[in-house]
Amino acid sequence: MTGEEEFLEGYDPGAYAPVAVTVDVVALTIRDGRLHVLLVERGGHPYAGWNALPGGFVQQEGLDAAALREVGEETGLRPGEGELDRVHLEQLRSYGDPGRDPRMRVFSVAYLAFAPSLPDPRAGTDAAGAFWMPVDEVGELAFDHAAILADGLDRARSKLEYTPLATAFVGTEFTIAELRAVYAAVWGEELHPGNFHRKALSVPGFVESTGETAARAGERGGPKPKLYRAGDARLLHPALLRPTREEDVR
Amino acid sequence: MTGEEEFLEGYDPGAYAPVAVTVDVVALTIRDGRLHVLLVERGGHPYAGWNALPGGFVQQEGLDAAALREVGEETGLRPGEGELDRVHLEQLRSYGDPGRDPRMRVFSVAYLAFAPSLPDPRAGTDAAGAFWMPVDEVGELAFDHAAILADGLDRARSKLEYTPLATAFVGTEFTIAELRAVYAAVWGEELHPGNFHRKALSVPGFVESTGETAARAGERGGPKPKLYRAGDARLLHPALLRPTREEDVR
DNA sequence: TTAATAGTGTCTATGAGACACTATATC
DNA sequence: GATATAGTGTCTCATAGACACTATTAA
Repeated sequence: MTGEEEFLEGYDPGAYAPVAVTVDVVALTIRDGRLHVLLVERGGHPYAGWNALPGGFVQQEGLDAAALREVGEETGLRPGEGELDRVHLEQLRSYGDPGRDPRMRVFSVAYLAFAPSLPDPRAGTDAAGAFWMPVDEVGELAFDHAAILADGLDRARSKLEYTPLATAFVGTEFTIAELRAVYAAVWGEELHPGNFHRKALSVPGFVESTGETAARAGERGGPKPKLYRAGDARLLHPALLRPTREEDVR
Repeated sequence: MTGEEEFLEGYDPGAYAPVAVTVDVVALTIRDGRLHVLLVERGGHPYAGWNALPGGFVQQEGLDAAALREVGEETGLRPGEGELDRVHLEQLRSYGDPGRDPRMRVFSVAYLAFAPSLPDPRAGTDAAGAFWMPVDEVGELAFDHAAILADGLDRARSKLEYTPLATAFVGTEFTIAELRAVYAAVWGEELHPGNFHRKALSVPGFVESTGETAARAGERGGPKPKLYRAGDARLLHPALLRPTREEDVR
């Protein structure tokens, strides 16, 4: 008998233990060449004073909408203001172990967000409690959020391989070196500049030239780099694979 | 303010509209060289008489456990009997649009299951209402289950590329031709026998030889094929990519 | 002037895919 | 014997990665 069929035999809302559904967001961005995640400090028990992923109840809205609302609330961005519209959001996975929240049964639908570099969440707003932290400095998190973050990082690293989502971390116009810095920050390893350059330009639809050149070169010299914008590809073919470590495979 | 923090200010279960959480399973298998999905016929309203994915309420258990329980109930298999243990289960994604169930807010965590060829669900058991149907004959489904099935098929096709999960569709010992038939059924296209054979053997940890040879060749002749079992790889490197269609990329 | 970077050229090893071929089995 | 299959050999083309090199810019 399916759950839906059970409804037909007279569903009594009070007959079941109450459950809640929340969304939690692993929002990633790159600042100063390092991968950061958006966190909030919890005010109350349990886990008072701990850091946690931003999240909240799903209201009368879809899951995607709830996740976007959470990102907006915690970053201080508003829909339609441009920057929030550039945030890439996708569902990560759901977590529902009994006991993951000590108070009641809470199911969390986790989302993964890729954002271009954003200002600090504004003081004096709802977002005042949120902040960006380098992912390699994140210690313990409330609830099972450390596991959610780890899953989000895995997904992000993998997504850079076969989708053009690295472009979600940079501005609308960017240099190949900026794009390479995204890969380096997310993967945690340097990439060969020459080979990366050729590869990025050779994958159809990954980037397209703006015809423009940056006004200045880097701080330590070099030619002025050309500017590109994101292309129309949804998948990278051939993929931009990271060096495979044997231990990942077995 | 996060959902968890709101709890602290005095959570009143009756203050929120009741929500339910179910699991729905896209269980796939291969019969007679064709990809099949496990369906149930709904007995009651809404969608009475429609086909639906098997699923039900999450009880006092984790999400994975709930999904495994549903698969067991609808296939008639029991934990520990062997066949159910060979079923590969992974979370697909969650669905929570308001209105996806006309009666109340229902969040569904969908799972994807890969099963070796199984007997028809046993008559006279809970599983009597379930049946395997070729995926290309599935018409409309109840609720948003058609979209869930489509997402599951996408995931399955993609998973065959970079994981050894094709081995979850065959017996513990199998021939390379059987493995190739899995790819052909899931991807919906024939593969070059010679190239597939060499590729399957060359990917480290994909398959390992049993040293045995099948007792009989195929019905239409040929040498007796060697038998293999699944290897210890969790990822295929290099991946076994399907031919790319340009329209998938843009 | 120094030093770093953008961008390109080239070489090699690897893998995908097309095609061909032999040996072996069933009907 | 006719025919299909298992398994292997070989050739070509595309790609990843190593390395080298030139031109250009900031400090």
